[in-house]
Amino acid sequence: MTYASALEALAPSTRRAVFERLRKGPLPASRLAEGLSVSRPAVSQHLQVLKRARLVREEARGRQRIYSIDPTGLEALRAYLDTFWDVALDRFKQTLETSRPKRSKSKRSKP
Amino acid sequence: MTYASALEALAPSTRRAVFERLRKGPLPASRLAEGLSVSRPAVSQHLQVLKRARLVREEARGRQRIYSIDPTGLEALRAYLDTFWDVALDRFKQTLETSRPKRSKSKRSKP
DNA sequence: GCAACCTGTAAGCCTTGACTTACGGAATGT
DNA sequence: ACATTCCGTAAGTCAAGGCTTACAGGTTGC
Repeated sequence: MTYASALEALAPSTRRAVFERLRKGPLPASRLAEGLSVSRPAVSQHLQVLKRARLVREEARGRQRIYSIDPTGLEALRAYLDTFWDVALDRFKQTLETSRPKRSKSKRSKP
Repeated sequence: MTYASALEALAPSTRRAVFERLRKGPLPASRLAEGLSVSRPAVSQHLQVLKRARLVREEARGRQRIYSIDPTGLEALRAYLDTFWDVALDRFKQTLETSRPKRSKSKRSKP
């Protein structure tokens, strides 16, 4: 059920901006707030939500806490999307067959 | 930028319930509203949001409209998640070799 | 111990959006 | 034509949550 909190966490644009900023690598909270148009406490609150959703991890480093991307939440999201993916492809293929008869035999492999 | 609307569309739980109901296959709007605890117009509004996010498609079938999963939004979400995936694994691997504090600034290039 | 720094938390405001009821509109059946 | 069915849209209500300012907790250095 981690995918639910992960989806809710990535929905707001500014919180997503905080998360996307971690693509460049781990950063302390103050540095994360620099480029954004919101206050530093707002970024802290967003980081708590992201942490609860297992999307970021915090590491105490002296008097500053460094945040980095946590693969756990991403993996939960990917697994959730996969549950729709094969169904969507199946229905899509079925739609193609109804419009015009065509043959295709592509099978999707799971990692 | 379709991933943004897709994430915002899948954040609310009841709208996600509507979307998950389509895993069983295409359904008209009235059937989608049956199992849920919200009114039928609410489901209609959710379907419009999902349609705008390219997560569902509607097909007029007489006086009823049948909804099915659209792979377009799912593909946009998967591509968005992939942009974090390699970074997360990179940092995770770096954390594992925490035997000595390395301060290497790695630059990633994008095609 | 004291001060400066980096940060999370509290309380409150205020906008966003999810939901309901009521209505309009197109397709099918008699 | 008329009624019925199936559905989207409008208007309005109300709670959820994003944001700010102010405050509290630790850590480093003098």
